[in-house]
Amino acid sequence: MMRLQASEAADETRDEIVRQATQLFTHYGYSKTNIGDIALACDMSAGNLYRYFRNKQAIGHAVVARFFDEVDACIERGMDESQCAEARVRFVITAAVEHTVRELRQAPKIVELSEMICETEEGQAVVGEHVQRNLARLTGLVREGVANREFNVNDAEAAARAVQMGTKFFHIPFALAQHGLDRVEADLAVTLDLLCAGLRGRAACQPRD
Amino acid sequence: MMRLQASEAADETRDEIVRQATQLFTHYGYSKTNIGDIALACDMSAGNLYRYFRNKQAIGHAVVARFFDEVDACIERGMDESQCAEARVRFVITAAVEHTVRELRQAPKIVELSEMICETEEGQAVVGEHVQRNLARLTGLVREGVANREFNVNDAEAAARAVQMGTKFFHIPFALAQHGLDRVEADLAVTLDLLCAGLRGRAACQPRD
DNA sequence: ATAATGAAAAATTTATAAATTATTCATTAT
DNA sequence: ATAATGAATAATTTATAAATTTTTCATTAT
Repeated sequence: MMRLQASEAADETRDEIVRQATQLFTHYGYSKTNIGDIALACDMSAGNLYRYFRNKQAIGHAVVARFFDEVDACIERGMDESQCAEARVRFVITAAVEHTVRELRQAPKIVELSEMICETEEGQAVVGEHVQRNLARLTGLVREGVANREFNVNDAEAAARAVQMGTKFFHIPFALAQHGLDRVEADLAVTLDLLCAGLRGRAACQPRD
Repeated sequence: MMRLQASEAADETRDEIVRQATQLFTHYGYSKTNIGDIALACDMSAGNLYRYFRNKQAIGHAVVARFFDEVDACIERGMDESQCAEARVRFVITAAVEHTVRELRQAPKIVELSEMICETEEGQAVVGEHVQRNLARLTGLVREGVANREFNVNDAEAAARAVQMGTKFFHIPFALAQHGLDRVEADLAVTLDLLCAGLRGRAACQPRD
């Protein structure tokens, strides 16, 4: 198998492929979109796609990675450094979930893509990286909150992980769709209320016996 | 279609069917177990099963309902009324999750059953009832905690819902299996640490602007 | 060199027939 | 009456062939 292209121009082409694939996946679904369709939309032959992606799944992974990058960018953009740590923790989670919910509303077919992702090793790696980045961000925020006495937790990293686990349900497209998209925002709000109360509280994340 | 049997003896037969079906489903999986197998295990004809259950799915629903009943019984049995509300909240969640994890370890095939459940209206009703019962129990515990000044939340029902949503991830068999059963217990513990800290904290579940 | 093609091979999906399984029901037994 | 059967029918699954799609690669173009 030939090694993938790595030049400037190749990166541009790769981007275009991901853009076109995103359109087709959201419109027709992952399985109903074939390599030929993507190639056609990109004005190239099917074979040429393999100079940029190892296979069809890899395109799916790139589409999802791009979605995660958008969520991250949206969070970076919207993050208001002047706000208290709690507001920013809430924003980080809420923005990501709302982004996903919006996506699910206007393109329910992406559930299929997210299921493919779960089934592949590399797909899980893509998700894993995003989760990791998110945890790092949360940990930073919790540390800040602890530093300025807004939060009161012993182990900032554990508390951040707790926030992440306590909202993990809201990051699973399949679960959201089943729960009912309309209930998501309210349920996330009460959950964040309690988690944030925990971050502020005195005895949170004390070592257990 | 004939109406289902409703006598004493019929209930006994129904129980036996559910018991045998549970064995077969956990051993061979829901799809690989056929009505004939269940009937054979019960020493009756396939046709006769339909006097006790509307169809195969209904047997699956009953198996899951029974599992939930076991979890509930286990919780009732293990619940120590002398303990503080927090310990009991933790126990309610932890016992249920551990029950599920144990089940998943010794019978990974039940994931298939839980997926069938999600796909059927009646299956979701079975889950919904269990979730409802659980919420009621949590709400009662939170109220008790509030009453004896152990917890400090405005809206006990909202706080209970937050505990439920914040641990919902840990109740989804598919999600648990993917997350890795070995990580579940530790991750649930930190999550409960933070949620319980929230229950104890001063400003939890205040009305938002 | 890098980019792209199009035809060939491999893998997957769809269509269809055959076989199995789920479900109903007329009949028999208790 | 209630319980159960087993044969008949309906629905589903499996097996197989045909068609499509994915992937590779030798070749051409820039």
